Amino acid sequence: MIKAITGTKDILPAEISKWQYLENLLRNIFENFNYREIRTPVFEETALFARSIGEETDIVSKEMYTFKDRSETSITLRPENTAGVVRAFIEQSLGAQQPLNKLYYIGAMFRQERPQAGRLRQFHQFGAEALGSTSPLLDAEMIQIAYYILKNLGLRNLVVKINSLGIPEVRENYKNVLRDYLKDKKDKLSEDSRKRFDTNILRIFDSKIEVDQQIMKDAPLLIDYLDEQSKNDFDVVKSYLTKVDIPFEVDPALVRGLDYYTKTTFEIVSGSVGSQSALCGGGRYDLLVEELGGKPTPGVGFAAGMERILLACENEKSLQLPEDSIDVYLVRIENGLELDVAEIASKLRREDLQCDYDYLNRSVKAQMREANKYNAKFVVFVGGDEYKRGELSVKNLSNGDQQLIKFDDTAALKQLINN
RNA sequence: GUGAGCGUAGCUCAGUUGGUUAGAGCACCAGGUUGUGGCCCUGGGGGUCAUGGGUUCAACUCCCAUCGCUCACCCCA
Repeated sequence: MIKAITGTKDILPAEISKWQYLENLLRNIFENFNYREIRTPVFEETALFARSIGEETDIVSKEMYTFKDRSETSITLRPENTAGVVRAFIEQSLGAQQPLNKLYYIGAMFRQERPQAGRLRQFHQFGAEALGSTSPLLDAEMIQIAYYILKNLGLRNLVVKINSLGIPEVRENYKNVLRDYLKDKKDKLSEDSRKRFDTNILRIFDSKIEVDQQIMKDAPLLIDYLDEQSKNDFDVVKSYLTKVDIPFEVDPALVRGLDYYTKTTFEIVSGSVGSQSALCGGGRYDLLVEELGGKPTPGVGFAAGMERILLACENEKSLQLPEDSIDVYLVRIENGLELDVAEIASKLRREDLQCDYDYLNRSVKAQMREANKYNAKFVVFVGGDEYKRGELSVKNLSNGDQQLIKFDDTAALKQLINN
């Protein structure tokens, strides 16, 4: 038997309604904030990701689905969507048409990691990018949008974490400070962290290993070395969040794993989903557009993992989805009327009624059971004496009431059903 | 890439210290008198016990390998 690739999942009809619910909800909120949807290709030239996300990051160095196509071009399935959106922004000159572009997206992303709870190889993210302004109001707006979406899904167990990484000069300067601090303690660090000392020293803060945490506890913090502008912007972000009643924690150890971030970074974590607790993450990337060859354009954005969010909803039982149902199920009560049933069904469907009937030649009892299974509001019986008289029996399945209507009177039927 | 746990019907799981035709609930199908559902009752279909090897008179049960799944580490959404 051929099975789905490891780390991929079928989303079956039985669970599709929560996906659709989530998608409708987030579209609605994005539109309230005046974001427009953008759809970019699921694969791009490999160099795009290498240059934007960073050659040394885990994503690029070991998690990408990369292959050569028939013309020997190196292709990569997108591991995230900021790079693609920025590429499209530059290529399509979106910045020339208006100074600020507020964009959102929904789609599948791909990373080749070992699957676990809340982690798949093909997974889905929605997210937003605002390109063209350095205003910290947009940084805060990103957090607000993400937070609203999660709150509107009924999630409770949330923590918003924010930090600022400052401008690159500040960060470089701070790295030296950190290097000085760690110089004589380096030997005591874990092996991984010793490696990070050279590759990405900021990430030693992320370490969950006891000895590392002990050492980092007293380390100097980037946040104390911020330049004036970054500091002011960060203050604005905090004030805004306070004004709109979004609780947050400043987490100086929040160093995101993608190279392009500057200034504000944030993450929203849930206590309801197991070990992979980040439901969403994002931040500002004022240099990325330029690095990818566009005119210098500041940007800020976030991405959220849909599987993780739905997992949190599941665990908190926070979604109350309406039961699936259809308006009408047609029951054929004598043989030979198959085409008549089909004809009535197509009339009702044209009248915008959800309608179905039996295709398996089943007994009346079985058809009734089917109607019940589909949670049909009404059953229309086709056949018998009343049919010969040009009438149909219509039964309300919730209360059992039954009445006759004229065969051609779909308006009356519709009225009956909609009441 | 590393580690741990688990693979018996479509699903959730029973299956005695290895012992003869492998079970239950749910789901599915049919019926419970002429043309009417949900609840209930009766019956039915469906399993190479993940795969391959080994031990044994005998393996779903013990051993090994492979594959798959799950969770965790790393990192991230």
